[in-house]
Amino acid sequence: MRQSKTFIPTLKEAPNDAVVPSHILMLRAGLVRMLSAGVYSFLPMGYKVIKKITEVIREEMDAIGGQEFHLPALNPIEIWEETDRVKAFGDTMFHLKNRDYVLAPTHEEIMTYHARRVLQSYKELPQVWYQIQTKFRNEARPRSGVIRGRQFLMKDSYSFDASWEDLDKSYDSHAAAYRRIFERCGLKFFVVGASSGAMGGTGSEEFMVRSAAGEDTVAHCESCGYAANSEVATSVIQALARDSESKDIFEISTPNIKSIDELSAFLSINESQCAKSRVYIVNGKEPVLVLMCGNDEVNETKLEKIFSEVRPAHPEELQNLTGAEAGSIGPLGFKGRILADLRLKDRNNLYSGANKNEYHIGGIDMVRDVPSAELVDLRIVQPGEGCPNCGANIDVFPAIELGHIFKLGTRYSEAMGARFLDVNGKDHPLIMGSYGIGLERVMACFVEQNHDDFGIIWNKELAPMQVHLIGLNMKKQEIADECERLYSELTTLGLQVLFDDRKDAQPGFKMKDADLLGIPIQIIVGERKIKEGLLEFKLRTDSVKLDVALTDVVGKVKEFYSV
RNA sequence: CGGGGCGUAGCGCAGCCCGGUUAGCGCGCCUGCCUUGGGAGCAGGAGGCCGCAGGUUCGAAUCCUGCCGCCCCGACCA
Repeated sequence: MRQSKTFIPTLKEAPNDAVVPSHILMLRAGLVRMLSAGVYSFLPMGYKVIKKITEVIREEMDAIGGQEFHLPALNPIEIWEETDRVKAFGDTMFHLKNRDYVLAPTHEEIMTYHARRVLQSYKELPQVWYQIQTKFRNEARPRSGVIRGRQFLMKDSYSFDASWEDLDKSYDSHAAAYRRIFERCGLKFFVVGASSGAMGGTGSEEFMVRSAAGEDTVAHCESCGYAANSEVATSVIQALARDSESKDIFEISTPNIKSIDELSAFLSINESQCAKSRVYIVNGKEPVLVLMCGNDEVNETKLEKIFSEVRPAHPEELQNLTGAEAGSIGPLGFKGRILADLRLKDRNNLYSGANKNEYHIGGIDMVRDVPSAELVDLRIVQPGEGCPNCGANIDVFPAIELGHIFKLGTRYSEAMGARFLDVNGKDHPLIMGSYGIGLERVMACFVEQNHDDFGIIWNKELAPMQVHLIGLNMKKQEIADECERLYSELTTLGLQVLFDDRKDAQPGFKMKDADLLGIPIQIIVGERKIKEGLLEFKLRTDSVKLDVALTDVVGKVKEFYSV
């Protein structure tokens, strides 16, 4: 491609709206432009990268027996009502105004719809069906450029098996394919145990990339590799011993004391001697009091595993249930189920709210005074706590979710009546898995991890083009001639060459552009070297310009790309 | 959806508080000359519904009201 005739609108300055590095660089390098919040157009160079990612994914999906589909994004709403997911998605699903259609945010229903019409016998199983296609989600707040969009590309696949053992195989082969895909895409990633959330199902893992722009929080152990989404992460933390002597309970006036910090300061005690109370309404009606040690935060995802639906109680509800406001609630006299975090097991001489405004109670003994408390792990893991596997210090940081794999089981096949006959002629629901990869996130995460002050540093797999041939002064005949010769030779070999043949651009301009765009190999043809029969060969990864004889450069490119 | 910020040329910004000639600056763009090893120089030029609508005023980019858009924090996130 001749750069003089290619649309690559690079920017010297970063647009004001872009904040994260990948967003800034994708705009500056002329890869993407925004159309509307969370809706992006891919320009020629950016789309080439998307196509490279697509190729990698296709190869690896085909290698595990995946069959590529292309399903419609425009779906009749009735299909989504079969699984009650119109309600589950709520406002996140786009609805059309002038017909009863929705824009698909994912495709479990549509794949299951086809499966139930086609798959009838165990002999036809397993099946792995996938597609690379546009998804629509009406995100309340799109952000970080292409990382969280309202329209995005997803590779989604679905497995249909006759047994749970076979589902494990389909799931494991996806997990392995995902590792190969992300490795080939040059990403430093890790896999975490995750919550299957509203997707339902029995098991799930996420493929994550550490990034300040991430929206998930993960706990990760450097030494043994334990990793989990903080929604489900656990940790070991030094157990707090029971005092040898239990005091009797006593009431204390605590005017204006609301938080644990204020309470521990007021009483000159350690925060871990306080039991914090939070009241939740579960399954729409039942009040549950959750007791946490000191300032420990409640992990609501863990609560949701116990009760399917959980929300904090409103202030009026608190008043009705306990007779007190949020800062003065405690377990004694609470009418309802009480859950306590494991850290409070067997503790005594604790302080908590008195269920009377401006009063707290001391001398609480969990064994003696709150015998009904169910002890469960409910904490949000904090950095520095012990890894549940090896005990080393655990790290907690933000990350971007690149891919997510789920063992769905029979949730969708049951709801939609997608059944097959086993060897005995007995019918069963298909056992399903679903597996997704966000293509834009692969691209953005790569840029997040592979850039320097000058621009993007593509690897061989994802680079929009393979070679950047730069003629420094195209008005000089000998430079133009040499560039043309090289361009023709390299393209004849089947290499993708971007040829900067612009006549007016200054050398510095061209080199800045090349570094921004980040094609792996730069071949720089300039007056200074050509007189000696040389040109410069630069790898974007190391920035070293190597003098190479005109006659040797094609060989070096062939070697680099193994062609 | 709550909180905050911003909206002036393709991009980055000034002007607004305190209303008043023809709305400026840098980069980019066009023409010509010149220049060619890290985003050159000179000269000339084009490009604005000052986000939109309404209001106040003799007069609004500037003051007031409403709306829209974008960004950030939070909530949400299959």
